[in-house]
Amino acid sequence: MNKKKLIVLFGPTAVGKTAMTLALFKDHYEIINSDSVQVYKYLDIASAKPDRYTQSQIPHHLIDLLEPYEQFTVGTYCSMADRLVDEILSRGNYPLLTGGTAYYFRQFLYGVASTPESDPVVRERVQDEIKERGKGWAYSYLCQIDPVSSERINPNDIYRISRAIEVYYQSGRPLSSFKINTETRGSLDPLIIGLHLEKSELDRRIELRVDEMFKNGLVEEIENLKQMGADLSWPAMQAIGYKEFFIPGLSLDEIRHRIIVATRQYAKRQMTFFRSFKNVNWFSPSDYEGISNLLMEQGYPHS
RNA sequence: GCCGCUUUAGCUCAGUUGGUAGAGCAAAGGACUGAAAAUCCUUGUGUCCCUGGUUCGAUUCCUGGAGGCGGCA
Repeated sequence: MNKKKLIVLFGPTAVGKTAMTLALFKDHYEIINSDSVQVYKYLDIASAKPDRYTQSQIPHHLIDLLEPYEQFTVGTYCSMADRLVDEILSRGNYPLLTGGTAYYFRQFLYGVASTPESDPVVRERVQDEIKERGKGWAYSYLCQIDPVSSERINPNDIYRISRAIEVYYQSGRPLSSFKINTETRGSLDPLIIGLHLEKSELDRRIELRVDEMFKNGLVEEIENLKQMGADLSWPAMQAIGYKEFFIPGLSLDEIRHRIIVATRQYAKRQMTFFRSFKNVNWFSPSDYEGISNLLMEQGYPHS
C-alpha cells in the first residue's frame, strides 16, 4: 500500500502562509485549512481568512464549516482531513494542509488518541462539580482516579484536569491508560515545511496586520456578530481579535493594543510548538526558490 | 513667582521605623492525550532623578537642584 503524499505548511500567525500558497501551490494542490478559527462562518477579518480571490485560485476545504456558537474539535478536524486527503489524491491532486493550529497538525500526523470524544453533557456536569466543590477538589479527585496523569498535569491547569475527569466519567478508565502515538502514522508520507521570521520582523508584520484588520472593517464584523447574539460563551469568540471586543470599558485603541499583544504571545506559543516537530524543512517566507527546489526534489508539482 | 504632592523594573505602582528592593502587566524560555487563537509552568529584569550633608552604612533622614502633576497668584 502506498503511503499518502501530502504537504504540511505551517508557521506562526502573520508569517505569510497565504502569500506562499498563492505563489507556489496554485496548480495541482488543494488546501485543507488547519486553523481552528477559520473553520467558522462570519469570522473573516480577524481570523485572517483567505480572501475570495485566494479561494478562487486554489480549492480550499474546512473553511466556513460551522456557526460561531458550535464547538469544533481536533478529532473532527482529523477525521475530516483524512477523508479529504483521500478525495484529493483520488482526483490526482496533492493535499496541502496549512494553518497555524499546531495541535491539529500534531494530532493529524501522529493519529488522534482513542480517548472518547468530548461530550458536552459530561463537560457541563464536570464544570458544575468544579464550580461547586472547587479546583482543589478537582485536582485531588484526579490524583485518586488517575495518579499518572496527575503527575503530568499541573494542579492549576483546570482545562486538562477537567478533560481527564470527563474521560474517566465517559469510559471508566483513566486518561493515562489511553496510549498516545509519538511517531508519524505509517500510512502518511508528509513533507513538512515550516515558515519562520526573525522576531522583530514578525512583530512588525503583526502590528501592520492588526491595523489592516481595522481598516478592512473589523468593527463592523464584530457588530454583525453581536447582532447575531454573539457573546463570550460562543466558542468562536475566544479567538484573538474577537474576545477583546467583549471586555467592558475599553477604547478602540486599547482593544487594538490588546489584540497586538495577544497575537505576539500567540505567535510565540506557536513557534514553541512548531519547534518540537521532527523533520521540518524551515524556510523564510520569501524563499520561494528554496521551497520550489525542495518540492522538485521530493517529486511534487512546483512552479 | 509662591505653596503642596510626586520621581523606584520596559509600563503602572508597592516598600524599606537607615543594612542597596517587590507586585501586576509586558518580556524571555517551556509544556501540550478530542475546548488549543484555549489552558498552564518557569525566569530575570534596577545608578531606587541628580548633588552635597549627617551616619560605620542613605534609595530611605536633612540641604540644594532638575523633571512631572495640582492649587494660589
